[in-house]
Amino acid sequence: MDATTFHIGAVASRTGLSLRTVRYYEEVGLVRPSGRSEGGFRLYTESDVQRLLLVRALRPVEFAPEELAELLELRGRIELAEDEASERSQARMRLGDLLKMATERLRLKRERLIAAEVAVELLRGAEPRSTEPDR
Amino acid sequence: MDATTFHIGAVASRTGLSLRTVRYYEEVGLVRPSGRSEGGFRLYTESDVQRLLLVRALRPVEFAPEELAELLELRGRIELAEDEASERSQARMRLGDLLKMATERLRLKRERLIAAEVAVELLRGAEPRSTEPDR
DNA sequence: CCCACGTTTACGCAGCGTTAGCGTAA
DNA sequence: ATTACGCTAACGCTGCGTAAACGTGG
Repeated sequence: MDATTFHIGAVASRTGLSLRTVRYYEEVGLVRPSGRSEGGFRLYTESDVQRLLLVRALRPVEFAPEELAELLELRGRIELAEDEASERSQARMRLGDLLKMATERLRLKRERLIAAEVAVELLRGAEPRSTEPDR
Repeated sequence: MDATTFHIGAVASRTGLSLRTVRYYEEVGLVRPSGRSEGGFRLYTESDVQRLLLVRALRPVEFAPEELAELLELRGRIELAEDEASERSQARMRLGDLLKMATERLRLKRERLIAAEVAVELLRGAEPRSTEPDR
């Protein structure tokens, strides 16, 4: 296996997250570094970094930390051969539900975003003339 | 003029905002009710409601309250005949800057939203098979 | 081997903006 | 039933400060 690890700084610059945010994701149980150095420095594996990138990408979904953590864990579990087939299919179902929820939230967000874009365009366009017809 | 006014409850249900949120917008100086009843109830005019709807629509921009308040005020000022032409054009310029900022923020948000949508699709599609080729 | 240095990291406290919920009173 | 007001908390960060760890040069 590949035991290459990264310090938090390298991870932060690779993911575009701040040090503080990377630590925060650990604090709320989303991404735990696979190890620590003797002195206590966080050591991240490539897989940890991938997980961080996924968390970052999913930010707009605004999952609660536990929900997102569950999603990440399910994702890992389905791929594991240790689990019984029944557990895997159960995990797949739950994951499906979570993804459905995510899709729905993103749809709502997209609607709001469009509304905001329209409003800004409107403000831009209505600059010179008032909403009043004339007087 | 039309002196029809609404209590906060009517305003909330018309705008889809909660009572608490409507009060909050007042607290931070965004939308002040045009009056109060003798007993102290907030009285909103139609124009107040329009302002609330605009604030609501612009939520995704995530302006700081002062910035958004400035935008709203500039918008009003440009339409006022009282101001000098020079002041109006100055207001228009500042408003233009704010709108540009808003557009930029929305663009960024749209990018992130798309990235999230892609990530969710990916998770959905990659359900059965892992990202790892094999091992 | 040891010291001095600068960089990187750890940890904790506090704050932000935007609500949501509670309790009490009018 | 509706409203007023004020307190507290939550979320996802972000910054601050102090202290410790690390790597390099002498």
